[in-house]
Amino acid sequence: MVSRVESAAATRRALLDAAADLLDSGGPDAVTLRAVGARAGVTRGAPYRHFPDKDSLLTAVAAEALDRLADQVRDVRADPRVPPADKLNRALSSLMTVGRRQPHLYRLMFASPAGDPTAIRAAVQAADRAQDEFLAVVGDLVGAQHTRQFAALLLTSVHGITDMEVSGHLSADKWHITAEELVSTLVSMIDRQARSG
Amino acid sequence: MVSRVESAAATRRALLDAAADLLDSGGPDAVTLRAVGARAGVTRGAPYRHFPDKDSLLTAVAAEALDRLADQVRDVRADPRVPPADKLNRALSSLMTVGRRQPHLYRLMFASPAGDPTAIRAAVQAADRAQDEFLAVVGDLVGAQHTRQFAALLLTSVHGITDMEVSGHLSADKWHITAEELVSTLVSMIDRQARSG
DNA sequence: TTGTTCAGGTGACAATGTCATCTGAAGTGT
DNA sequence: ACACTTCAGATGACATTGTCACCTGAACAA
Repeated sequence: MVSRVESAAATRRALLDAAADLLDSGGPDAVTLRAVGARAGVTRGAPYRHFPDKDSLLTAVAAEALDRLADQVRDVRADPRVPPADKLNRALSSLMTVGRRQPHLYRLMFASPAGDPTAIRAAVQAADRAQDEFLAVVGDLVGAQHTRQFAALLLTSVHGITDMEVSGHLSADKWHITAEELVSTLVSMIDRQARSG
Repeated sequence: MVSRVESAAATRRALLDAAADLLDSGGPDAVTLRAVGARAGVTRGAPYRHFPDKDSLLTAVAAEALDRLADQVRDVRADPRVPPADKLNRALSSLMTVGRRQPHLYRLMFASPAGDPTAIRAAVQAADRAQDEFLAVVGDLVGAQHTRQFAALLLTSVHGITDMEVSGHLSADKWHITAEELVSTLVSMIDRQARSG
């Protein structure tokens, strides 16, 4: 902790964690640079030594979350204890779980990345990797023929289900159906389609 | 225009239009109360005579957009010139078109409504009505049995497709498929499912 | 030991949301 | 016709925020 680069790296990490924590607990409005700095043990101006501006900091938070998601999906795919038939559901669940446990972070992950071009590139790459992992999971299940088509449909649909549930637009009163039921309906439809077509 | 209530109503309308215009052209950051006031021909403080706070103004903008969407879907459903087989696609298209032509407005429509409880209620009601119109369109096509299930799946999925396209997360390079193709794949899958099951 | 680099602190500034207060004209009662 | 009330909008003010220029002290290199 005496080294300057170590100390700087620790501060950067603390800033990212502080921003993510504040986002989770208080929503986007709670994420002020002053609050982030205070929670990270530094003052207002310090974040500017590590990020060009606020948007870039938030985009970096999103990129890390997308990277964690990609890791989770990769782990599910590689885990031999998970039955192959469960892998897709598990992968989709890890996406929905982010939405439910960290709704504000979820919105950030699927927003258009903003800020510094470097930060944007990192977020796009992380999102790309997450999508690739999903693609691989789907590829393990269906023939190479329609892998992309089915994977894209699954990913976009489950995102839509999650997003509307998170924002409260998926009223249980009206639809009489849960997000889980929607996902499993979709999966079984695609499954049937993949076998027949 | 001499009457006081008429003048006030005109100002309120101008404020809503100004906020929507600014949102379209410059994104959420461009929507400041000062800019809204200026575009509506009044000054900073005037909006507070018509809306409790900024969030309520934005929520009112979202509510109006949701109402327009509901109207469009209702019109498609009622229009005898539209072949029944096209009605669902037309209804879904009207949703996707909002996303493409007014991405910032689209995000606002599907965000959690904020601000004054009255404004929130209006937005929730408008969203409810839009969903009911979609439900009716789907109900015209499939038996009453799984109407809700299919309608919910269509609505959430098409929202997810639109949202990811709008935010740039649906890379054509990676997926080799357009949003339209995804929607038509989904519709034909549901169609097949409805006939068989 | 001396000079350099750089993480972080500090003061300042413009923009913004919000409110209290003021003003003038539209509306109302007599 | 006149005085009184109401209220849309203007104005001044304030706290908060993102951002930057500048300063400081300690970790490094020479």
